[in-house]
Amino acid sequence: MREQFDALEPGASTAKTVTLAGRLMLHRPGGKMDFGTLQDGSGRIQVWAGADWTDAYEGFGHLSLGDWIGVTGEIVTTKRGELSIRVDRWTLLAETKRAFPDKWHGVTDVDTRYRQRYVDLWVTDEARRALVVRSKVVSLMRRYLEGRGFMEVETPVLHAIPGGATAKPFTTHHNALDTDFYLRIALELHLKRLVVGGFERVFEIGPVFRNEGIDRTHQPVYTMLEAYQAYADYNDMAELIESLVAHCAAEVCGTTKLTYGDRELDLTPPWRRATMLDLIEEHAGVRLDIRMARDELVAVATEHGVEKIDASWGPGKLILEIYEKTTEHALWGPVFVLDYPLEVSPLARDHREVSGLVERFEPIVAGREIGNAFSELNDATQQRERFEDQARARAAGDDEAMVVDDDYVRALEYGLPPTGGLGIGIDRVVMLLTDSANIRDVIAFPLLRPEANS
RNA sequence: GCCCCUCUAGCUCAAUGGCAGAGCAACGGACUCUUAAUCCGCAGGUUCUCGGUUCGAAUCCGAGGGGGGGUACCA
Repeated sequence: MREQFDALEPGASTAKTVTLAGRLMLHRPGGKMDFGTLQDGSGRIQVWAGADWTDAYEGFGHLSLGDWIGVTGEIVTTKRGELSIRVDRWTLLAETKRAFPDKWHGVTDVDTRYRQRYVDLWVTDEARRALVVRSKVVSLMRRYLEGRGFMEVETPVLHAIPGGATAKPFTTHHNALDTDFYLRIALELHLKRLVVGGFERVFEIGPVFRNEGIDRTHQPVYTMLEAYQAYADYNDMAELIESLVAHCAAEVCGTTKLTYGDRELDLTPPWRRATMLDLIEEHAGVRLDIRMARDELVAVATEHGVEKIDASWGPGKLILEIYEKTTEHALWGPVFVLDYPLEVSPLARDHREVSGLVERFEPIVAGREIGNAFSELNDATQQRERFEDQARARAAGDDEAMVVDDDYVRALEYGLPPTGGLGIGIDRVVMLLTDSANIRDVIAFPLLRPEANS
């Protein structure tokens, strides 16, 4: 309607009658004439009722902000040029029994905003927009991957063995089987089983669950995209990630040059590629090597403020800790941080040139990880050894270390082709594209402590 | 988990040891072109909870609860 009639002169009438429904957001009753602002999913329009031309005027002035109404009338403009429905008939579709928030200030109390999201979404434009963008991003990613020959699949949410990431899981219980299960912490291992099964390009978008802290970039339930491509490696995954994210930005924001917070963020490919060791040298001024003696790395770590160094940490873990302490948060990106230590990457394939490293990277954008990718380890024997190392770490008290997944090793024994895989945190990508500072803003119903005695 | 901040009417906010208030919303009324309409009137409170100090507590102190920010773990 706006497309067709926005250009009308003030005081025009069209002889066109329409029926619209929506929610009354503003109300300006007069003596013999009322104006209201009706809002629906597509926008706002003025409705205009007058005693002169309709006996349905009676009662219109008593509508409350928040009431759902339907109106029928001619499309006109007022003397001031506002496009309006000149109401002939109206119906109360649903009455609001609670007072709507302040029509000017809206609702700012964060507790109310997230607990009563249905109110926030009506009153706060940015809140609604963030969820619209989220929906578009998911849809764009699907179509983009399908365009590259990927097939969307669904894998189990309940896992007998939580795998595919180092994270603490949620536990649940199946009564009939009298067995504990874990909510998945990653999609990885089942997707690679599907590649073993002959699906050469698969992806999944869905929730993963991690029993860990909540802050402005972490929620216990968040949405992951994982994709696996046979006959590809981590270089292919880097290309896929940068083009996928840039595609979403271009479609949603109209450009790949964004502003995030008070800084510029240019997502135009190609993104910088740099190794973790080079970046540490850049930011901490120290050249590390995976073959350095443990003592030497402990000294560097201590010097750079890494606390609580565990006796079980090898050189790889120490390097990762130094990276996270000195470098990760200093990066703005986008940048692909390449070549992680093998010790902290039990599912990634050995680096083709440097022993002790793996072909893995994390894309860092706006100072935080938005994903993780690698050339997948497809050697069953090595995979079993890596799992066993993890099991030893777990026995030594690392409750995030992985558990041996015998069936996954068995799948690898049947042969996983060389495969590249990636994971992207959808929520974090949406945060970038909506300039949201808090992950809750891009989740319809973020996890909160349950309301007391309600 | 630890540190700091915060919680007053449906919403947004005042009152800093001395009678708990305003704007918007609601309710009643006036108004025939409004745009956060305007004007008049009316009503609205366990000041998060419990305890303490005080002649007197929204205000100070303690404990608890909700929320936020920072920090640790994590993506």
